[in-house]
Amino acid sequence: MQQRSEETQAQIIKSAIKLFATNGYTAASVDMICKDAGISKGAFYHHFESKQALFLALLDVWLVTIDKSIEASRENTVPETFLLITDAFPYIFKTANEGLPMFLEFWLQASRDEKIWQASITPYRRYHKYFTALIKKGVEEGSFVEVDPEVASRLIVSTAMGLLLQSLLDPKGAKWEQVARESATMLVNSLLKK
Amino acid sequence: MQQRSEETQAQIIKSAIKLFATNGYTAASVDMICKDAGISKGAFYHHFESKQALFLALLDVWLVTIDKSIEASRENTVPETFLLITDAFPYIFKTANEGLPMFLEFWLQASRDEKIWQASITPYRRYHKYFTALIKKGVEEGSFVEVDPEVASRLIVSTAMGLLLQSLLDPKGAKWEQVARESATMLVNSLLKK
DNA sequence: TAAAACAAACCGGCCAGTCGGTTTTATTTT
DNA sequence: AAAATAAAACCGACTGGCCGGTTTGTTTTA
Repeated sequence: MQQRSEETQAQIIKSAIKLFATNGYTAASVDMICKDAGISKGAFYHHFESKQALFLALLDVWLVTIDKSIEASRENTVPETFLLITDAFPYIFKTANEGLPMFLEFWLQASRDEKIWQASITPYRRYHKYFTALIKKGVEEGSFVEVDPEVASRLIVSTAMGLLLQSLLDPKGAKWEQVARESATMLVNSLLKK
Repeated sequence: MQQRSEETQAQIIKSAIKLFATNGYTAASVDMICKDAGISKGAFYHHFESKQALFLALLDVWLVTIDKSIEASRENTVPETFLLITDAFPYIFKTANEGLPMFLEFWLQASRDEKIWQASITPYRRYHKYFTALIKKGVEEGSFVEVDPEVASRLIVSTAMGLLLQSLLDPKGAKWEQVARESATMLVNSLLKK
């Protein structure tokens, strides 16, 4: 009464991530997801109230993943944290092709759907605050030059997002991993006190 | 035999931009576009072969606009060009809310549709080359420090895109115009030779 | 054996695209 | 200048198919 249920739910989520990313939220139909997951519509609507509810659940999965990786780097000093992020680039770019279209999908839906927007914007602002605090700490520690932490945070997040998006659009257009690493170096160099 | 035809076509494009941006490519139906444009479906399919063909035509309009603004800044020196772009920020952010969702839509469709991808990637690579050449010139002129123009170009484009996207998601979350200006200053400062 | 989990047929509505017919416009003929 | 013709522009009802969601009935599991 539990095991099978959990497996089914996990399978639905797995298929949904795949199909939303491939076809987009609108184009990926519930029928498609059911077929891919190897279950019936009855099972689907037993686990999720609606297509939108499934989408929101996916957002939750995504956010939990991010929270975990942030939690994992809490113990380090500020420059160490940035170094850790840089080191994670190969992994990030390897998984970007799967996760990123889904992320873009969240974005687009959020800009149109009030409910999804609310669910997206709260954690987004939380991450921004965390990053801002991190940079502020770095400035106070004396390892960073005197920058506006607010602005620097937006700048870094923007760059990361932009690089990922460009790599999504044109995966073979550049050695993205290397570009990202060098970009990060340039950015950090302009932040670090010499 | 011409005037009315042109007006109709222009009206279709105008409505399409509006509705694709608001509702997305899939959700914006041909019926909706026809109704908004005040024409019939027959007229629509007289002017455009398919929904996708209309989308491609929209992409063309967008690209022509970009080409024009690039052409307009051809005469200047490299630092001047960057300054010009910075000066354009208020205008860019003002128009971003209309144009940006449409841009995102292009992106998403391009990552899924081979034909649309082909139509997007060619001009994209052209812009990248232009920007790279610009920075290279700046380095050779001696106004920029010795950076890899390829990387710097990606970095700048990434930042611009990331900022615009963030402003799209959370328009009231920050003073984006100011953030963009300060980010640009930070970036250019790390590029300019002192 | 009762509740949870699932299957499958089913529904109203909307979708992109078609098609036969009508109106508008430009050109040619008278 | 008017009439005739041809072609482009347009209309809107219609189609087949798919969509999200419901319902009804069956299997699985605690």
